[in-house]
Amino acid sequence: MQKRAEVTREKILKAATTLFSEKGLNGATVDEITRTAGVNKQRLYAYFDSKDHLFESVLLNVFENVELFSRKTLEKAKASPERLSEILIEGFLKVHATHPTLWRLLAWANLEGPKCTEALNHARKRENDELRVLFESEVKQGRMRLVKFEIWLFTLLAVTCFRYSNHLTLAHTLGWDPAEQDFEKDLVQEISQLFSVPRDNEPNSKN
Amino acid sequence: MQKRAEVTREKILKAATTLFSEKGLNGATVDEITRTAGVNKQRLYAYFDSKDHLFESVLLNVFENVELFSRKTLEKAKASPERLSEILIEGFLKVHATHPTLWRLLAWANLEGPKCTEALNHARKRENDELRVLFESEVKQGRMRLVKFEIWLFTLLAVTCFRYSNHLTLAHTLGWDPAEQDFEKDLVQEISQLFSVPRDNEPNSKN
Amino acid sequence: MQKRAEVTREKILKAATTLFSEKGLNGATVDEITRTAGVNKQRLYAYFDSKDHLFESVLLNVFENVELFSRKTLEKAKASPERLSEILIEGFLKVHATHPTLWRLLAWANLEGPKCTEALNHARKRENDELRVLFESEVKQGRMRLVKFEIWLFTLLAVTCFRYSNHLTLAHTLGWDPAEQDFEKDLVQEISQLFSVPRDNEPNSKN
Amino acid sequence: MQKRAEVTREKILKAATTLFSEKGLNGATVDEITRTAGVNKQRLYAYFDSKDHLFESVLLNVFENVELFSRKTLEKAKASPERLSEILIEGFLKVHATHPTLWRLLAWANLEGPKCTEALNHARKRENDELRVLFESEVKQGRMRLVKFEIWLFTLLAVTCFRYSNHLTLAHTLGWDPAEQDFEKDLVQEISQLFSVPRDNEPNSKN
DNA sequence: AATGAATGAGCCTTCATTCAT
DNA sequence: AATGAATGAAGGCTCATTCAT
Repeated sequence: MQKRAEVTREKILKAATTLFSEKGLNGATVDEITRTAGVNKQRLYAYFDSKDHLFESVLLNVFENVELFSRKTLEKAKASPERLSEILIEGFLKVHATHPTLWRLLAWANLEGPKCTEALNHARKRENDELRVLFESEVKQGRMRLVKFEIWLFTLLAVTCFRYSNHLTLAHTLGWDPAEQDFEKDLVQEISQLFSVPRDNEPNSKN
Repeated sequence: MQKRAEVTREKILKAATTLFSEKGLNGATVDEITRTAGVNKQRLYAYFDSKDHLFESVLLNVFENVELFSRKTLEKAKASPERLSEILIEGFLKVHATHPTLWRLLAWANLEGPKCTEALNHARKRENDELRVLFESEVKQGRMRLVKFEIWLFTLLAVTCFRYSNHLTLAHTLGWDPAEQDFEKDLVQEISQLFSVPRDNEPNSKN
Repeated sequence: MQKRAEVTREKILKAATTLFSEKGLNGATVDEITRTAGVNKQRLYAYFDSKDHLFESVLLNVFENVELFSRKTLEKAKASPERLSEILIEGFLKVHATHPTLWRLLAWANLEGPKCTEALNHARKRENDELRVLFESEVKQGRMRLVKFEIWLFTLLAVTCFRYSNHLTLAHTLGWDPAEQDFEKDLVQEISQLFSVPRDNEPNSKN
Repeated sequence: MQKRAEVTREKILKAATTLFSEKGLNGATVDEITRTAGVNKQRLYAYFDSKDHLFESVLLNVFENVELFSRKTLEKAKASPERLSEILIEGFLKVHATHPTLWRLLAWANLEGPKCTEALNHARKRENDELRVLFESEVKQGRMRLVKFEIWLFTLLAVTCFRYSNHLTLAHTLGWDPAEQDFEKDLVQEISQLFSVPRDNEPNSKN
């Protein structure tokens, strides 16, 4: 592939990421994507075969680039293992803040069903092995509660993603908008606290 | 409104709920909705003005009918307050299992943005006041950890909804499909455990 | 179906007949057909499902309306059975002259293959039973040569249709344009003569 | 032109012949032709200027290569002149069987009109002069009926081509599929018989 | 109240052709 | 000579919506 083509391909992928994230597979149109990318419509089909396939490509691309478990976060966690949960939650929240397309693409993908997500299965996985080691060491040392690794990770992923993905409806159900600064702070503190083994000075453990 | 009209309206609403849930605002078509409802297309416009407005109506309708905090669950919680978290998680999971349209509609609505969700604000209500009382009583009695009510509720809502809404992508990230029977059981147990004050016989507290 | 709809449907069918005949299934466009018909494009799909199906409908319609073996021709043949072949050839030629879309549609259909023609199988057939009786009576009376009915009919259909369908290439191969007046006259005379039993005064039978 | 170029040109011509025959001028695409030929698309334009012109070239090429009146057939006819018609019909049928693209290309060309066929005029030739001599000798000797050469040739061309070109629609009109083995045999026998002067032992001539 | 008929804008996709390497 | 990249104009089909009965 010539360099010119590579540039064009990239332009399409970028525009598609934005627009699919914003409007979904159905809502984003091929015309709009190519117009935004500033390329000829036909190029989309030359490089991605179909709109559906482009959506899959966007998904794969975002998954590869987003680095949910970034090196930086892992380093930080190794340095202060006693703050493992806290660091991870903060890391996930930051990923969502930095990549506002992520939760939306995830949501669209889950809604559109296996048609769109099975491409992910062929992609990388188990990037969290390193994390598991850290986690289990903490548990063994009695600094964290005895919880299954997957449940722990699931919970952290859930609360951080949910904060974004259900922002609008939560404000109503909860009576407190998760987008507010305070909410996020409390979330980090209290959730990470949950997984730690309570020390004697924790208020409730006195009673 | 005549009774005949009421029946027709209801038929449309029902079909729309199913189809919007399945395919979203964009994916479901007016033709399909009315065809499924067995009703003339024009009736949709007579009763709901537009497709967008019908979507809002579906949302409101589901929110009113779903009973996230059902009387039955509340009664159960009152009867066994020490199992408050557990009962609630089980209740939420059951709601999702019984109303498979719920998480999808929530997801579509959050994605489509305020355009679709502001109608919910007019329906706002504090159906969780009763729950708050229960919760705070437990905390005060030292049976639950000192966590903000909203964070607690948010977490329960998050994990139960997330289990469904991100089912497809989670299986990949987590290496464990949340749809499996075991996962759900563990989820209920371990999450509710988190919020309880650890007793002496809890494994990790021994160390 | 309301009368208004019937009119619209008819307009589409008429325009489609002309344009499919002229340019074929691929060459005629939906836009052009509906523009020519002066109707909304969507109506085509409402009444004919798809372009392909419209083509089939056109074919069926033409076959039903064309009357290859018209009553008039049959009456004439009954009145002068000794001129059976001649009358039939003239009849076929006239059909082609009157329905210039016929041979073209037949040609397109045969080229497009079974996809387009199998609809014909469900249509009428064996309208030629009456003709067979006439033919066999002539043969039995020794006024016509002993030829299989199907071969006879096939030949008449072939020469009359071929004259039109291969007009352009024949002029080149034959060195005589079949569209010329004289050619057609000779064709009628000589072909019909072929099937008749030669009488003594026929030139060649003298030798 | 370099040898390499000649090879490329030939590959295009071959692929185009197959595909134009199969799908016609409109149905075959430049992309498919070049892909089938294993050649870059631009080469087509370098050697044939346009799709239309390529179609013409295919037509001319087929006409030149097909040898409707092959030397072998002519030799055979000279050897057994009393079987002239029979040999010719068999020859034509064999040509169609051997060159299945022929009748289709002829049909497309006639349908597309002079635009495509006028190139043939420049290639005009009288390859049938030799045949005319044979024919007229037979007539003069009283072994064949007194028919115009062109009408005779036209009939033979018509029935043999029509058998293929209207195969699909004929099966329906005739109630006998011309593709069947028996039909073809009868066709050869009976048509050639028609042109011969009936002998005394022919059934019908007895009456 | 209910329904069939109609509309115009827009959707995804593909085409024949030309440009740049 | 050969190829990959690019283009703009359709092409078939569907949509949300309105009109007429």
